[in-house]
Amino acid sequence: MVSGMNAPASRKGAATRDQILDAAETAVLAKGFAGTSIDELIAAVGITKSGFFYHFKDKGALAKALLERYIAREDALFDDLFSRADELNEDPLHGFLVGLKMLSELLADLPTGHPGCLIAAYCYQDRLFDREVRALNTRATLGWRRRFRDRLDRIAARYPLRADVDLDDVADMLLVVADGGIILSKAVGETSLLPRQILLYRDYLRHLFQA
Amino acid sequence: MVSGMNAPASRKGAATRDQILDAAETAVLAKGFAGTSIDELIAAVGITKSGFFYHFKDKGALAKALLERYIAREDALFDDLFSRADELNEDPLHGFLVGLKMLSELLADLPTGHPGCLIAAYCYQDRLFDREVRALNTRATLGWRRRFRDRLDRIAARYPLRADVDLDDVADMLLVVADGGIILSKAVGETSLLPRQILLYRDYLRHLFQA
DNA sequence: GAAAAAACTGTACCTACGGTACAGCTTCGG
DNA sequence: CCGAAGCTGTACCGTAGGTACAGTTTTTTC
Repeated sequence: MVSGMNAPASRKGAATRDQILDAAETAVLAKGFAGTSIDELIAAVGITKSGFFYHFKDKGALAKALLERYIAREDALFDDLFSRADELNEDPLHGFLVGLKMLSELLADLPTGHPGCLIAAYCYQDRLFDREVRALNTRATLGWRRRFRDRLDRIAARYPLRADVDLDDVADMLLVVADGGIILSKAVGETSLLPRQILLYRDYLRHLFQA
Repeated sequence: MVSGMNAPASRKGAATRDQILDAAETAVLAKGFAGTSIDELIAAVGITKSGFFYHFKDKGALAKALLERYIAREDALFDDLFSRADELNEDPLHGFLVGLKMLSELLADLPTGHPGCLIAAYCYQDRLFDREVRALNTRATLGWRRRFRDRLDRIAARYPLRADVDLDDVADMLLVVADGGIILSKAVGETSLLPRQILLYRDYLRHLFQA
C-alpha cells in the first residue's frame, strides 16, 4: 500500500502521507518542484528521509501523487459547487451564472488569496515530469473542458448564441480566466483580482446568451 | 560592464551573455528556475563555468537579467503591435480590435506554440527570488495594466460601456487571457488555443462597447 | 495478547549542482 | 603593443537527491 490509490483512513500511514503532500503542495506552488527539497518536507512533517521514501519511491512518485490529489479535490469542488447551483435553479444559464457567482465569492473569501493552481505550476515545469504525469495534466484539463462544455450545450439548447464562437473555447475560457487570474493576482498582489475576473467571465457569458 | 544595462553590441561579451540568456529562458520555461542548472547552460553555449560567472555574479543575477530582458522585449512588442494598429485606424476601438487581431495572428503563427510567459513562471516560483526581482514583476504587470487601461479610457470616451465593469479589470483581462491561454495551450497541447482565446477577449470587448 | 504487517528510524555512501577563489591565457580595439 | 575584456583551468566546499538495507517501533488483525 505504498503507492497507488489513497489508503483507507483507518491506516495511520495515510495521515503522514497527507501531511507530506500538504507540505509539498505549499512548497511547490511557492518555489517550484525542483526548488522544493525533500529535506524541507521531512523537517516540516517531522519524519526522517527513510520515512519519506517509505511513502514515495522517489520524487517523481511525490509529483504524481500531488497532482492526483489536486485533480481529485478540484473535481470534487466543481461537483459540489455547480450541483448546489443547479439545485437552486432550474434554468441551465441561471444555474451556471449562480455557480460562477458562488465560485467568485468562494475565491474572494480566501484571506491570503488563491495559493495557486498545480496544473499551471506543472505546465511551467513539465520537462521535470514523466509522460504519465503530463498525460494526467492533459486528461484533467480536457475533463474540465468537457464538464463546462456540457453545461454550455444545455444552455445553448434554450438560448440563442449571440456571437460566432466555439463553445469549446468558451468552456476553456473559464479555466483560462481562472489560471490567468491567479497569476495576475500573484503578480500585482491583489487577492481580489481573481474573483473579479471570474465575474467578468460571467458577464461575458450573459452577453453571449442574453439580449 | 559585467552586470547592469545591456552592453553595446560591439562588445563580444554581449553576444555570449545573450546566448546564455537564450538558453536560460528556454530552460526556465520548460523546467523551472531551480530545475535549470548552470552546467546545462554552459554546455549549451559552449563556455566554462568560469565564463558564466564572469557574466553573472550568481544565479540570482541571471534571474534578474532574464526577467529584465523579457519585460523589455514584451514592451517593445506591444509598442510595435499597437502603434501599427493605430496607424491603420483612427478610431480607438477599431484600433484596439485590429491590434488584438494582429496579436492573435502573431501567436497563431508560432509553429511550436508560445514558449511561455516568464512573468507567470516567476509567479509560480517567487520564493526563489529576492524582493528586487519580485518588484520588477509587479511593476511590469502594473505597467501593462496602465497601457491597456489608457486605450480603454480613450475608447470609453467615444463609446458607451454596455455593462457595469471596472476598466482596470477589463485591461487586466487581456493579460489574464494571455497567461491563462498559454497554460491551457500547454496543458492540452493545442497551439491554436491561445490565439482563439485572444479572439474571445476581442469579442467580449466588442460586446462591451458596441450594440 | 501474540503474530504479522505497517510505519517508520539510522547509517552509510554516491553523484550532481551551486558557489567560491584565483591564477593564467587569449583576443581585440585603440 | 598595451591594457582591458572575455574568457579557461583547477581545486575545493556544502547541500540535495537518491540508493541500500538492516533494525525498531507502532498498529492492525486474528
